[in-house]
Amino acid sequence: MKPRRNTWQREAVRAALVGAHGFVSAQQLHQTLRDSGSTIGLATVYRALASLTEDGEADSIQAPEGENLFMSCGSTGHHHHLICRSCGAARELDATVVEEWASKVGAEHGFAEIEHVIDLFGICAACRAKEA
Amino acid sequence: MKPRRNTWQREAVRAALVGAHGFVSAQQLHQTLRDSGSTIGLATVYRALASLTEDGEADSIQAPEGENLFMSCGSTGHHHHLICRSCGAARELDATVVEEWASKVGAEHGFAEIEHVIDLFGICAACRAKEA
DNA sequence: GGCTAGAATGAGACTCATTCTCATTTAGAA
DNA sequence: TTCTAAATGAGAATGAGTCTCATTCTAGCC
Repeated sequence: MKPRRNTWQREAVRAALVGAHGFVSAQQLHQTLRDSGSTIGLATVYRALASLTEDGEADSIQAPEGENLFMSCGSTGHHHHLICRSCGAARELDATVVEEWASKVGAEHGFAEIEHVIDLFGICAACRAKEA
Repeated sequence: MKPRRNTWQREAVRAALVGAHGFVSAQQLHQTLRDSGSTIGLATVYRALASLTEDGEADSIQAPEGENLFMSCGSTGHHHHLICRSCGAARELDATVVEEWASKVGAEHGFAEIEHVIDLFGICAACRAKEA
């Protein structure tokens, strides 16, 4: 882990990320912070998110639309998510089955350095209740 | 399937996609076409790829860098890929195991309209041989 | 507490994929 | 052939994300 200075900006991003409860985009996070009176710059939000992700304090995924989404994340190990398309809420998943499938399939086809992108998107119970 | 006119541009994109043997970006495809003397416009390449994808003649995935990649694809049903990070070559995968896992997990958490993004990336045997 | 090196920041310019606009062209039915 | 809506191409517009650089601020040192 690289040396990091503690700045209020970095702390603000961390706090906003925790407060978001689910996946949010860097842009959303920046807007939220500005709306609450912060003068933080967009580039700084990106920088803070990148370093938090690097340090394992945050997880990032690619939304189907191509945007990068971030979420504060306790469990440090590799894991996957089930994300609500509507509100961004996420559940961590135990994907042992799939991990095994991935490495087996990779090996079978003679591929090395297998990485996998596995994410589930849906509409959570709460959001469905809201819409009805 | 929407009505489509047959234009030489649409046909050119289809042909270039088939000729590519693997996943390619819209930009690459456009460049290839221009290089071979075509006057096709970039927007048209995007439009053609979008409609081919819609009609099930092509598959698209998001590269880890965020770019959209396309590949001509015979089998029409839903399926997944194992893609070579180096040359773009792809294998279609039978992902029954994972499909089942995805819907089971979704249901368990009370999520509806589950979609999943499952892609494997690696380095194929041919590319590893080349590098060595 | 003050000093200083260099890390972090903010504004805005920039990149790059993708989409949009709109005038022009063209496929295909009549 | 004629006609009309669909398709095209050029380039402007968009939007996420990165980069630059002058300025500010953290943290170790006195």
